[in-house]
Formats: sequence, structure tokens, C-alpha cells
Amino acid sequence: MPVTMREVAQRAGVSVKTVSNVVNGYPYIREATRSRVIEAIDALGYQMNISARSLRASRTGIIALAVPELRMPYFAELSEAVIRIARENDLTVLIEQTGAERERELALLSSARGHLVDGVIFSPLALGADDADRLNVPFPMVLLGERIFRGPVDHVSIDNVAASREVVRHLISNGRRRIALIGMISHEGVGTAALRFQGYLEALAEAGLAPSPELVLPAGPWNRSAGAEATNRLLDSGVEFDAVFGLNDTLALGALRALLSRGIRVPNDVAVAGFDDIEETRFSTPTLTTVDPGRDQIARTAVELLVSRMKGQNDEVRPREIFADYALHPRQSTGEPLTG
Amino acid sequence: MPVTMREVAQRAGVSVKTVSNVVNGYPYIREATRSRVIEAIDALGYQMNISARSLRASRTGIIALAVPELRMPYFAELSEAVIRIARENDLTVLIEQTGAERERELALLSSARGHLVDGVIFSPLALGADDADRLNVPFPMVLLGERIFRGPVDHVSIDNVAASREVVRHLISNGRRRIALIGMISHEGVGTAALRFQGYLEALAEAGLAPSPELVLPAGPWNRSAGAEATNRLLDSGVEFDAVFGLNDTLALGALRALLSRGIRVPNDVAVAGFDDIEETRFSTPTLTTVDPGRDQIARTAVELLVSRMKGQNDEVRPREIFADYALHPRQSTGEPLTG
DNA sequence: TTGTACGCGTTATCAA
DNA sequence: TTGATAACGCGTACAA
Repeated sequence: MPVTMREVAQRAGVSVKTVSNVVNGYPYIREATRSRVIEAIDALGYQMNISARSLRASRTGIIALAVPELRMPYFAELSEAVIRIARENDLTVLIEQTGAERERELALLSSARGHLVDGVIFSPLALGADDADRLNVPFPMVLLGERIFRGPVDHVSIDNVAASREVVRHLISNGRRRIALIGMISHEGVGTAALRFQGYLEALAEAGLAPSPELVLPAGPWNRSAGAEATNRLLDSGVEFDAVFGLNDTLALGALRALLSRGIRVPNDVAVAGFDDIEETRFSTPTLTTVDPGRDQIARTAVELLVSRMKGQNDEVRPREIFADYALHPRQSTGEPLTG
Repeated sequence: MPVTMREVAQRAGVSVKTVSNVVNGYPYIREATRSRVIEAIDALGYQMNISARSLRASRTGIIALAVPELRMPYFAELSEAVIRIARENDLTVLIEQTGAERERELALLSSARGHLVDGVIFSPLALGADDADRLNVPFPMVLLGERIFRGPVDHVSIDNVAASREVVRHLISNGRRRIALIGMISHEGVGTAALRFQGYLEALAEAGLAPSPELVLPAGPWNRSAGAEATNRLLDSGVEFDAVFGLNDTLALGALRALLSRGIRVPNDVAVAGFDDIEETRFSTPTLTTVDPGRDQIARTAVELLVSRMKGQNDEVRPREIFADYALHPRQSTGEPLTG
């Protein structure tokens, strides 16, 4: 038996409308009235009924965050940031896990949870540029990641080519010449892998190094075990290399693990670098060189873009493409001394 | 302009109530009627308005999961499981991060998001046994963890004393005698730390080993950096030890990192064990011995208990205390050969 | 500055 | 087996 506004109004000796005004911070209320209402609210333990409000206002105060897998550290950390920043904007976050499955990513777009959410922040991993049209959804949406550029909705990402180039430059400036790349996904022309691969090629080219196909290793899901497997394949192949660039941190950590367990010294024999700057990279042995893709900035920008769309003031503004800042963090795995 | 039931009804030539019946799986409907309705739903792309339903039925199909921090790997993995299993039960999960702050944990209890959620799965980290009374909330709730036993609500946890004892037994059977414990939180008589500490003491006692206070190290938040710091304190103190038991995996991984970076060999010089079996423990170097607290089983049990309470059939059933199964996973950090 | 009346989309009641 | 109608609790006109 929840307390309603009506009951609060009765106890305070005012009308429901006045209670509503107080609750919603309407300014023109006599101080005496306001305090009587607040007193009644406290006394009765009144809680606004969100369902009623959202039915009336067709607005729930909930946004959805759709990510592939919460277990992937990058997405766990991203989600944390989105939840925290959404909170600052009085929004609650509902997390959808798509499992990186195309079906479920599409389902997300067509359902949007039945008016339950006011907007969606969507980080696709299966949909690609060909699906851009399907992003024309009837609710505010912000896209994250590198799968779809120039789609019909606001988009936040980083300059993956440049960031990746920076990592490889760093390896080269470290004296590395045979740099293996782990995590290639060759069957897709676009996406994170392709962009980071391009940065890799560009950095090699700058330094006058020829890319070797045998140094480019595919790796299935971007997790530790795929990284370790690919590294073992590389080692077994007998191909020489003096550095490994994992296209994300978990791949690189898996590589690190494989190298060390085969008695290869890092960074002395082989340098290792990753991508994402997940917390763990600061606590591996050795600590892992990586790029921070500005998770917090991405989260903040995404929430802000979404909020501005939800307010509906920007209906005519064309889709915005925003690039967050990235930053290279050289650490022990490429020869930096330990700091901190 | 969302499609309403009324419009579906018009198109199908039936009343709204009939549409409602179809949508909700009411059995007594002529097949012909049902298919007409379904056809209309598909044609119009009708989506039920959840706000309206919950206003009327006081039921949203949403449950809240309140965890301290999504960035903590244990909670990321737990959340993944809860979301997945809730989905199987047609429930959507809304995640609250309490930041392990007492204020926010209390706020959660008193608000429960204003009737927005049908139930709450709550993993407190700041509230303790003294707060048990406050768990008498007017909505279904399931408690996780080791902070509050015998509270007024259903509770899922594991036998931390036994699990911890098992870890320490394993270390002892490994020939270790001076086993440091990292992550002690002495100012609380109850909670995870206290229980795991008790298991530690029991295992030592079984083996006839005397506990040494200087081997028991406090560590603030249970993360890698606190684990590394505590280990460095221990090393600097000059106290001898041949094993480290981190009260959770991130503490243990931090310890591992500190040991290795000071040139101490693991497991040769010092063995290391943790608690939680987060994914990373299988990919550190060396891999980390730990205890799997049965995350999936915890998640499943929690959701099922909550669902049964939400159905309201168990109103008179007294609070249930359920213990999930745990399992020790010996790995390289305590001398096991690498497998897998 | 405050109050009244109405409707948001759904489900429950009861009658047909 | 189906339909008409009245709530559910709140916000918005509009009036006072």
C-alpha cells in the first residue's frame, strides 16, 4: 500500500497539484506551503510512483546501455562510467548484453524495450556499415565504437588508426623491427581490427619497415585465451619476432602469459603492447604498455549527446561524429621502468 | 507516436481487453481471434507500454541488482550471470552501483526506485549485521554476500570459512608454514574478511601452526594496488613468509605483482592464492590458485528466490539461507603444473 | 499562488 | 469466449 500524492496532499492540507509542484521544484510556492508538504512527505514516507509519472510524461528516466559482454573488462569499465555519469544526469541505466550476436543486436534496435527506455547507448560488435540504415530508429540513440561511421545517429569513438600508429611507433622507437600483430579479423573490411591494423601498417611504412603477413595473427574472440593461443601458434611457427601488439589488452595479456610461460623474457626478448588501458594492465607482470581510449570522456560524451537528443532540441542537427582523446601509456612490457 | 492496444484492437476488430488477453497469454481465446490479433500486432509493430502496465498491474518486469562497483571483476562477472539468468525469466535488470558507501546502500533500501522495480538483488558491502532490521523492506529482496546473515530476507552466499580453510589447507599441504594473509579488515567483526580469516585460523590450528599477527595484513579496498602495497609493507618489514593468501583475487594478483617485481619467485620462494576465481586468474603469470565461489549458481539461486517471492506464494515462508557450492582450483602460483 | 478535471495505456471486474 | 467501463497515480490545462 504505497502512499500517493493525494494522501500527502490531504495530510498537508493542500491539493495534489501543489504537492506535485513541490516535488518537481516548481519555484512559485510559498515557503510555508512548501515546508508543510515536505513535512507530510517525510512523515508518510511518500515515494513518487515512477510508472504513473512516465505514463503521463512518456518519459521514464531510464536509458539502455547495450554492450557485447559485461565480462569483457573494457565494457565493465565503460559501463561503470556510463552508470556514474548517467546518475549525474538523473538517469538510470539498464544494461543489455548482446553477446556480440547479430540477432540480438538487431532485436535491440527493433524493440528498445517497449517504451521502457528514453534512449539507447549502443556499442555494436556484430552489426557493420551495411546495417547503417537499420539505425534509423524511432528513439534517441548514440552509437559507440568503430563498426559504423557516418550512420544516421550520433557517434562517439576514438581515432583508432592514429592511436594504433602511436603504439607501433613506440615499439619501433624501442628498437623493435619484427612486430607481430595479434587479433586480426580479416573477413571484415571495417571495424576496430581493420582500423588498428591500418595504424600498424602506417607506422611500419613510416619507418621503412616491410609488413610480414606471417606476423599478422588472427584471433577469435578478443580474450586472454585467444591471445595466448595465437602467440603459441606464432612461437610454434618459428617465425622471428621481437614485439607483439595485441589489438586489445586482453589479447596482449594472453600473449604475455604465453611468452613468459615459454621462458621468453618480456621486454628483453619480446616487447608487448595492448590497447584499452584496462585496470589490469597496471598490475600485470610486467605492467603492460597500452593506449587509454578515454573511456570516461567517451561515456560522458555519449550520455550528453543522448540527453541532448532526448530533450529533442537537436532534432534537426545532423548526426554528430565525436572523437575522444587517447593517450599512450608506455610501461614495463616495452622497457619502461616501473613507476607507481 | 507509439501504437496502442486500442489501435491494435481496432485493426483486429476486437476489444482492447481481448488484445490484452492475447498478449498476456490468457488461455481461453478462440484460435481465429488470437491469430487476427497477432497479425495486427505484427502489422502495426505494436509494443506494450510498460509504464501503463506497471501503473495498472503494479509490476514492471524489472529487477534491480545493487553491487558495489562494476569495475570489480567479481561483480562484473556476477552481473553478467544475473542479467543472463534474469533474461531467461523474462526479467530485465537495472544495475545500481552503491560504491560500497553506506549512505547509498541505505538509500537503495528506502527508495527501491519508487516502485520501478519488482524486486532487488542486493550485495551490500557497507551495511552490516547491525543493519539487519533495515532490510525489512516493502518489496521482494534477496541478499548476497557475507555481510548480513539471518536477516529478514532470503540470502545466498557460500561457506566462506570452509572455502578459506580449504585454500589454506592447500597451501599447508604444499609445505608452506608462514602464510601471510592480505586484506584483513579488523574493525569489522563480521563480513567476508572476518569469515575468511576464521577459515585461515582454523586451517593453521588443524596443522598445529601458530598464527603470527605480523603475517596478517590489512588492506583497504580489495583491489590490485592495495594487494601490492600490503605485500610491499610485508617485504619491507623483514618478516619471513613462504605464502600469501589474498582474501580476494585482485588482492592476490596485486601481491603477485609486488613479489615478482622484487625478484621473488612464485611459487618457488612464495606461493600465492586468492579467492573468487575471476577470469584473470587463469591468465596471470603464474596462473593463480583460487576458489570458485559458484557465481553462476549464486546468480541463478538469487533470481529464482526473488522470482518466487515476487509471485508472492511464499509470503509466509521464513527467510531462506542458501549456500552455493565452492571449488578449489590449484594452479601454478602454488606449484601446480600449467594445464589448459 | 493554488485547485479542478481530464487523460496517459493498461488490466480487473463483471456482465453478456 | 469476449466486451464495456472503471480504476491505477501523476502532470497539464485552465480556472480561480
